[in-house]
Amino acid sequence: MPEKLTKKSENMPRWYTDVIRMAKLADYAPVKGCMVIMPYGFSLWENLKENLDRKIKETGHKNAYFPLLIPESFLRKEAEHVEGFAPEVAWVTQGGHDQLEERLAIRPTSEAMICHMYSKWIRSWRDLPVLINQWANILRWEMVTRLFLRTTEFLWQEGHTAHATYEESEEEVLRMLFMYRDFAEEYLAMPVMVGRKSESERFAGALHTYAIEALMSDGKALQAGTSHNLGQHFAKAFDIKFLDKDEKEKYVWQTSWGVSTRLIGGIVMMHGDDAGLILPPTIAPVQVVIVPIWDDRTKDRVGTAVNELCESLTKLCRVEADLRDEYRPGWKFNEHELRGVPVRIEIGPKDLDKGQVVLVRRDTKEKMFVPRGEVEDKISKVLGDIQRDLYERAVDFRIKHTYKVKSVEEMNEMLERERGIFDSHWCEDAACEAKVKQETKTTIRCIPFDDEQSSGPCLVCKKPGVRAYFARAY
RNA sequence: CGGGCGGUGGCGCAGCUUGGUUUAGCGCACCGGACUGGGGGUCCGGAGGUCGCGGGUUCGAAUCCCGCCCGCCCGACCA
Repeated sequence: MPEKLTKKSENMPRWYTDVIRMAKLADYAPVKGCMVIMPYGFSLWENLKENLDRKIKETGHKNAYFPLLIPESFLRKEAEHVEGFAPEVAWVTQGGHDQLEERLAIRPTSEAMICHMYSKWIRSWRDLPVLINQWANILRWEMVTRLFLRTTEFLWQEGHTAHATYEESEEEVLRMLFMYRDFAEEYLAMPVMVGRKSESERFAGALHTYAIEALMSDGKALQAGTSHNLGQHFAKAFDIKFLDKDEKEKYVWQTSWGVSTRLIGGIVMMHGDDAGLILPPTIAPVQVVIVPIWDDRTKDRVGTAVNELCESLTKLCRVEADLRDEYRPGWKFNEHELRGVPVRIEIGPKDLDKGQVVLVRRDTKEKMFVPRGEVEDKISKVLGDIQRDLYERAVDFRIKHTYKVKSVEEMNEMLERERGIFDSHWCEDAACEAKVKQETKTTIRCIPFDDEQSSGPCLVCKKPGVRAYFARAY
């Protein structure tokens, strides 16, 4: 564990791993690329999950659980899908002492297994739509790994739906995409760009892929969630057919969509500062921490006041009193800042005399003196303010770091001094996309939905193209 | 998977170049005690290490050689 936190402004990659370990979100496991999500990190994940799960259910989906192991033959059914995932699949080849007749893949995603089951379950138009989500762990054999952002095993949620028509499936794909956007913005205070992925970034086996993309504070983009229209590729490969109202047998139209523990990495990078994490109040494991300032003479008075306030606030928020006697107040301040607790309340003898508490915002470090009688009202307001301000600061940052460019040369010029999103146009030819990538190391993060600036000359070949956001990415 | 760097008490490091007076040190953390307590306190005492793992060279290896594992940074592939 590093002793002192590296400054975020000086060395972001180092800061990132330091802060995660020092804040006890996660630790390295003995197997390459694997991590232990520690109680504080897991609590953050649980809060995130609880809110997202509710939104998934509100849109009509039900949770289920499919197995971890997938027979090789299933994975092979959809040609592009196999090829896309081949380099990242881990295999079980032996059970007990015996070699298996057929290798079993540890799921890199569950399309194959779920499609197999859907082919058994779906017979009639009356069985549709099928709207299922699962929370699961996933294994992908990655070359380069980073805590939360890319680990060999990770946790996620994957929705898998089947519909009678393309129109319905497309409606579902977009519904979930915008649900992700709302979730990221409202709960994680994470503004995102929304759009379609280019052909080269499309999910293996999908018709097309949409994504939410967030700009991190080092100017690199992070794909934060994806929503795929699988078309009928998997339905044909797995023989998922239904008898429609017109008495004709048809293949279903499918979607899948997911977000993962990567979101935690995004929250860390997006909001944190030199002092450590800054967690959005909605999902922070601890929203308010109360630190007593006491000595032997004042311990009783202060302790009583702290406990009384803590109990009262429990009804309003996730609050903790830090009564540890072995640490001094200054030490605690630093620790809670490192861990990103949104609000700190200090209570000492001087405050008791004045009938107040000291309240400090983590994001701005603003210190407020609040009469004891007004603390309850103030807390709710301040937590809301922090949530809103984090979001607004991130939006401002994104606006300041979005650059309109008309050519690769112009982009490279900007890249010499700035990182961010390059707002340009692209003719949708893969050759031009590859050229941009080669010369700038940026990729198309997404093609936003139609707007007034949606067409213009391609930044490479100058032929008419669609609007596209480019950035270097995680 | 290439290129670079690293792995020595829990953490961060020194020692390695030039193998042996080093009984493997230092800082922080940890344990006991005292004084303390509004931004990472002070003093006293204490415990803790098969030097990443496995081979090899040697009278002798933390130190030299080979292989492997893990991490970090930079590139090609990906949530």
